[in-house]
Amino acid sequence: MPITSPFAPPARTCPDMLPEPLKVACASCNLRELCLPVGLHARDLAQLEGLVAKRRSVPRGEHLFRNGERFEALYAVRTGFFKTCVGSEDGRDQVTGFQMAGELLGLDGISSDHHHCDAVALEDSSVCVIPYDQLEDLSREFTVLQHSFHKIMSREIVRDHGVMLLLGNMRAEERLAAFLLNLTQRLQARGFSASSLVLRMTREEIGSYLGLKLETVSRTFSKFQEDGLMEVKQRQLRILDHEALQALVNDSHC
Amino acid sequence: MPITSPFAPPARTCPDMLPEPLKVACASCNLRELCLPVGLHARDLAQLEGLVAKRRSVPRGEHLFRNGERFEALYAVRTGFFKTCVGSEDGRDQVTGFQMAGELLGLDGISSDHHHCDAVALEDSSVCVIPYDQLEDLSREFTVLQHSFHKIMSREIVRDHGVMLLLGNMRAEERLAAFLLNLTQRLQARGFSASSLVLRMTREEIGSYLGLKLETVSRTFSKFQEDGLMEVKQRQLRILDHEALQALVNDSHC
DNA sequence: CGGTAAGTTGAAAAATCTCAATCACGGTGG
DNA sequence: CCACCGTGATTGAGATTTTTCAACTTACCG
Repeated sequence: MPITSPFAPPARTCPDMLPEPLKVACASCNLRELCLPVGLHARDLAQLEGLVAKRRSVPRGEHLFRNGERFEALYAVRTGFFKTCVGSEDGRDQVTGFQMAGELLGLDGISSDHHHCDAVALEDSSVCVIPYDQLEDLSREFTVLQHSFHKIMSREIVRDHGVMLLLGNMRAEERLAAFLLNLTQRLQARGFSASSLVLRMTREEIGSYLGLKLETVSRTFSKFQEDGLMEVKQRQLRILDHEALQALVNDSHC
Repeated sequence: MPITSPFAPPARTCPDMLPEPLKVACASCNLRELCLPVGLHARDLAQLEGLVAKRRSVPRGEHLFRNGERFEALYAVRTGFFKTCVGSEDGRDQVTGFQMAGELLGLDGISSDHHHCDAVALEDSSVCVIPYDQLEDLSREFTVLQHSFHKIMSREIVRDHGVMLLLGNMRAEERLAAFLLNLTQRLQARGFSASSLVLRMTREEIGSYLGLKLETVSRTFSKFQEDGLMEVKQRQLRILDHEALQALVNDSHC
């Protein structure tokens, strides 16, 4: 029995980088409740739609933006999947997050008017372009927008602290378990199965995010499979024992 | 020759928790350029001072706020030194940051109207209380304030990504070197020596921040001392070879 | 159908942790 | 004033986890 892909079919759009001047309709977007418009009334939404006037397609493997580039806009993922990574001068490279539909990219750029990380599409994707200066203007007018924008930034900070906890305190199995639970929870919030999924990232990218080598990630997947927690076949995943995964994250070290 | 403490004398204020209704004077505060008022003109500063009307003393070891408490205000450190830590349901505990004069505490609380971490004073400290709803009101009026607030949040995100890089990619020596360089750089920005300092936190707290056990931190300090990079005597530190520390952070893994 | 990138597995090496003993220092009370 | 106590720091030795290096398999793309 084939595992249902939350992202299948791979949504092969024509791989152009041209901005699509299509009118965005936040009001009818099914990401409304996950994205920037949370809490906005119908009349305010019309304003937001004026702001978010442009879309952009990003084919798999391409950059949405690069470290060092001038920061102009935030991006809301419409479809697809991204990773963000920071790198130091030497070759070090760290995946700082994976973003799916409804999530915002580029918040790090506000600090210095330049992006501080790379954003790369892990599958053919499209984003809504949110010019930042216009967002600031509009959020002075609409308290609700101002407030939800602040909440989104704050949520990113909270998320980052959770990752620090993971990187600082957990061992390999716990890290991978926490990662998978987070992933399935976000997929579920978007209407996908909580147990069947297709990983859009390589073992190396997972490892980079979790502070592990790719071999360790692979071994840990194998161990989870042996223990009957899940079925793993390359990037196809089926979670068999959610509770056991949860227990791994909670009960260790005690 | 005694090492000059950037924080000495320990500024023993009377250890009350009572809000001090003293008028704050951002305009004459020597943290002006590090704190929220960056970029504000004299006339706007007057407004900000209306906002930041209260101070609060936090004796060493006391909490400024706790995980789960209702979020009402941000806090700007005036004097002293704080740590923030997140903990999971089980006993796990992770220090997510150390804050010194001019730095903001509580940004994580915006996301859900509740604090997501504990803030603990590591020495007798005092903070300016910034009621959050008033900050939102005021930042709709003053574009400059709005913009610098966004920058501060974004900077926190960038900082967190840097910590992820550290936790995910670096070994013990590199982590400690990066930590010390960051610390001295921030002290220097506040007019203290870049080479002599007194650590306000225990080895365990450093270890928690860096994802290491306290023994590993201690051993690494000893190794740095043997290698002539610094003098370490309990919490008294004197950096002897800044460049070598920097090289440790940059040149490894290549 | 072949080449390449990604994934798996094993064995040995390295880093870090754990446990345990000891030392240093600041504060307290006799 | 000094001995004592408790917390924090140091150091050693052995255990554990993760990495490294290498060989091999699998899947996908043209």
